Amino acid sequence: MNVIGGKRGRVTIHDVAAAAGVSISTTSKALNDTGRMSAETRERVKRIAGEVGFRPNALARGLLSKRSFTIGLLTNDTYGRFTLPLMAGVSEALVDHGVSVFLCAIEDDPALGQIHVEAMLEKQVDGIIASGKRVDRHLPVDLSNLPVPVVYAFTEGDANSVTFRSDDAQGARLAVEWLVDIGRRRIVHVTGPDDFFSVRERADAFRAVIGGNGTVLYGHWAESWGQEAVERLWSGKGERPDALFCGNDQIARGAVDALRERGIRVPEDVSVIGFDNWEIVAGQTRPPLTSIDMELKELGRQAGLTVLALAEGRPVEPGVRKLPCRLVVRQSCGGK
Amino acid sequence: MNVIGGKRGRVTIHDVAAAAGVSISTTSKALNDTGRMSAETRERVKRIAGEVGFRPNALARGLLSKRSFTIGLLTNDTYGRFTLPLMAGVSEALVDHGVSVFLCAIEDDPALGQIHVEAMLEKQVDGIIASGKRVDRHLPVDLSNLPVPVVYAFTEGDANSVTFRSDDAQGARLAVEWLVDIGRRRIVHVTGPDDFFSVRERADAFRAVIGGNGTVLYGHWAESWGQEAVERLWSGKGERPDALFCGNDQIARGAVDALRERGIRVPEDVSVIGFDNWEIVAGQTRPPLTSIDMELKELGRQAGLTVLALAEGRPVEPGVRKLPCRLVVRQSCGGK
DNA sequence: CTGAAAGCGCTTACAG
DNA sequence: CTGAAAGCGCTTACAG
Repeated sequence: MNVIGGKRGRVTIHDVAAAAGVSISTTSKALNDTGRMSAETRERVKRIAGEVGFRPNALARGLLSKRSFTIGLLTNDTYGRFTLPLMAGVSEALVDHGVSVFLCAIEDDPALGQIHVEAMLEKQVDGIIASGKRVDRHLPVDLSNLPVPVVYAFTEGDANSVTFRSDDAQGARLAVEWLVDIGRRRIVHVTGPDDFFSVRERADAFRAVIGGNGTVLYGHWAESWGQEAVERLWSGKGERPDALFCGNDQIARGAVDALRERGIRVPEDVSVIGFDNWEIVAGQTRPPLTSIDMELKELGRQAGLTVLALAEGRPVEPGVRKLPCRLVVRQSCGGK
Repeated sequence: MNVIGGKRGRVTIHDVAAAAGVSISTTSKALNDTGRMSAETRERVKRIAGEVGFRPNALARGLLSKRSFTIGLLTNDTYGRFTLPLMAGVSEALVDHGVSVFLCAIEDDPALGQIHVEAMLEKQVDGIIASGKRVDRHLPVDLSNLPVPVVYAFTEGDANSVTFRSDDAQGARLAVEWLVDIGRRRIVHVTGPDDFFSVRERADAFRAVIGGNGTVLYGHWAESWGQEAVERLWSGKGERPDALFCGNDQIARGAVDALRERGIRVPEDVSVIGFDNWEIVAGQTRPPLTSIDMELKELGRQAGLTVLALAEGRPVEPGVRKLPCRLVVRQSCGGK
């Protein structure tokens, strides 16, 4: 049980071979469960490899196999609201396959993006996942004609590529139908800027469920907009909403706060539903927000498995894959 | 300007050598600005390498040089409040040195941690940064006796290792001195659980500045605790505080909300200061929170540069490095 | 000034 | 059943 090779001088297959008294070919085959040899030899080699702390050099392996068991996750999402759950999913799906993930945050800097892509290619990544925060924007870097497969997530991909995003229309339907189910009839949609493709898609779905005459208020992605929207809706004359479907949790939180400060009870008088299910916002709102979860981790998992498939040459259908959202019920809507 | 090697069949140094009509030795030396040859040859080789889109294989290089230009960032911080800024700093510092970063989120799962460490070592990382969210806790994985250098950030390190953390005492002093400077005299410290080493360190610093008789309320890291603390402080009889120094931005936000709802004006009647400078919380509070920034990105930068130094065999002084915090003035304290 | 050769740590036909 | 040899894509003494 003597351990060779302390700090430096890592132990190589030669050390194992010498210790086991066999050739390195045999050692390699024993360790990889390939070739044919006596079970006794195979076991002995494996045991000795363990004893001397042998760790195969992935660089050498990669040189031969043309696989580095490494992929890159490119993102321009600084805040990390999207990136971290996505990354968690990617990593979770790939760790079982021995794949490690380079995370490259490129902000919106094309030069930085270029540098990171170049570095990843030199390191022979098996594939790249390009992720963003808007499905209607490209990352600031050209990913076409790369020698490795690229999968897109929440960002606009090239023709013939595979792109993952959540199903905004279905998510919006989930929200609105929930409000309708619990008896709300005067639902207003308070959302982000209408130049976001997702915003328009959700608004369309909202109107479709409501029946065409729903009010949609476009604004920006902040609590202050949620507050302002409430002021606007409640200061005018005319009938007041009995429910707000908000474009994200921050808007919803702003709305809930503004309602409470006006003495309007949530959820008794008005139901409010958010979007994103961002724990830090949804969980701390009073009352905690019912929200729509985009299942980012699952999306990351699928994106990871997909680059892997592509890297292994398995066939993958190109196109946009919309993943279903999930309703997360807390207390801001009341209901069943 | 004809481009060899489309999708697969990457172009190697042999292709460049052939195209330039020189040996691969000469090609290598030309590209690396080593060896001696006519300036004409060197230029020509470089030009041709560019034309054929040659990208040196880092796996092959790493095999020779014993350097992979790769490091691993291990973290058990799921939320990403610490990890992402840290990662940004690490990446920013290292990208100029051609180093890419593997991000490994290990939750608190020892088995998962082991797998990730093993994978990184096989991939021959030049070093590892272990990061956590508490300086008084170990990651759930043994990082001693690794064949590569390890640097710690916000987590307890081994003896003789180098550990980065922010200077909590100095940060607390910054906060309290600011409150004193703007004329506050009855300052209460509302903070997290007292089994956190950082909490005790900040509380000690708070008392030292205040003069020994400061009130410290220990609780948990949530808005609800900030609200509860305000109820407690304002519902009793006795003199009311004119300032709250909160242990994080969430507690501060809860406190500000509770004060507003009691009709107490922030910052006119009471100043509130947070800790973390977590934009998403501090920026959305009404009024926006003055807070203490732990400079996580800078910390990441230094941690990155330090593993790099260690990986290159440069001498690094072991020990704990406390990085100074920075006061970020918004509106919740008022003042000059 | 330039190139042939050895070698980094592995795997994989191929020969025996 | 086992091993010698070639080779992945580079770099680096060394020879000429």
